Amino acid sequence: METRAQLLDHAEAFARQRGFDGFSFADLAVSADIRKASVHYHFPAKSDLSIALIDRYHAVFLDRLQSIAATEATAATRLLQFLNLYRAASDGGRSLCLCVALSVTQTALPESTTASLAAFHRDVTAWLEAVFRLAEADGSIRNVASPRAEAQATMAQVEGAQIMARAAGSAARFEAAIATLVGRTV
Amino acid sequence: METRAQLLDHAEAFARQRGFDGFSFADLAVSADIRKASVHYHFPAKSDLSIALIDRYHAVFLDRLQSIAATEATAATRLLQFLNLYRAASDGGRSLCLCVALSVTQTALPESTTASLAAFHRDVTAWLEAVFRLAEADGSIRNVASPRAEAQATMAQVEGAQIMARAAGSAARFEAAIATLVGRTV
DNA sequence: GCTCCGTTGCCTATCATAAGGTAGGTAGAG
DNA sequence: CTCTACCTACCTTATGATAGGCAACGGAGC
Repeated sequence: METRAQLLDHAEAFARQRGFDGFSFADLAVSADIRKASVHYHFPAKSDLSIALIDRYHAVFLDRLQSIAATEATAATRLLQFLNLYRAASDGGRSLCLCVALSVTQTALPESTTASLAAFHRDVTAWLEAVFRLAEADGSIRNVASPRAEAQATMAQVEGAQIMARAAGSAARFEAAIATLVGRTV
Repeated sequence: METRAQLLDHAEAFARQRGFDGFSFADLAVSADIRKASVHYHFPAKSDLSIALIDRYHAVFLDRLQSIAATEATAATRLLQFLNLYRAASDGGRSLCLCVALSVTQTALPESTTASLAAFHRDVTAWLEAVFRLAEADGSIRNVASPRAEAQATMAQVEGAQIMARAAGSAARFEAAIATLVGRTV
């Protein structure tokens, strides 16, 4: 019960830092101080791991988004909190959103994982679209033309910002890449 | 001479579709109809391959940017041509910019590769910054606040758009994610 | 023109290690 | 006495990499 969650934690960290092909069952075993066969007990195949990984990530992330919507009243503060989530995920260029990392490896993953990847983007983009719709009403974000288009653009921008921060190995690069978004909040 | 370029072609395609860990020397050998040891003749270690790959990509990409600047007179048309480059690289979600793909794997690559990755982003962003500075003069792109910030944001947006197109497996997603950019051109 | 010799580009064969995965067993808890 | 969560031991295949050989080409010297 607890070991499984721990394995997922380690696997997530590995995948986000090195990519899904960048770690092995042996790596996982070492980091959890367990034998390789025991890792296979929890996740028979690596594809099972990929599915569990993304499902948990998806659920946790959506929870956080809901909690932001429940706490923050304006579109601007919701957007800033959203950026905080991606800033934290970037970890100064050391890490990436799991979905960004898995997208690259995609072809090696089972069908259901790629479907989950698409679902994650769909759900997060939908949440963002609601934020931009709220912005049209409360005016806390400047120049909102189409909430739908803004949501897709924002999603792309924060994921790209993670890539850039990683390439440069610096948190500053992430900030620079999202500055235009921050600058639009009132 | 020719085989080497061919190997680079195949390796680039593999890396951009499956990630750098997603193909082996054996895969390369098969696709070039050559023996595995012969691939090692051209690229002793996989790290040599990664370096050759990114150096070539960097050079070719910069050439294309220069050619755009030489051909297109306005900031708007330069930006649209730039987007064309990334649209083509995305290939309907089947592929990614090499640098995006390598950024994920980064930790497993030699130091010099990560430096090249940063250099690529620096050069492309600098080119974009010049485009947005031109836009301030010719007015062909709306609402340009800071050329520097716009360049970094645009870079992130197109790279993120590739990730989204890939996750969704659709070219439409790429278009949706860059629509806000296209919409700003006059 | 012909031999000599190095270089190029490929080959076969081989290796050590790492990878994903399986078989079968065992200690402890309920 | 069964189920959970782990173990040891093992297997197969893939992977990155090396050693050593061989045919073809090309220039240098006679």
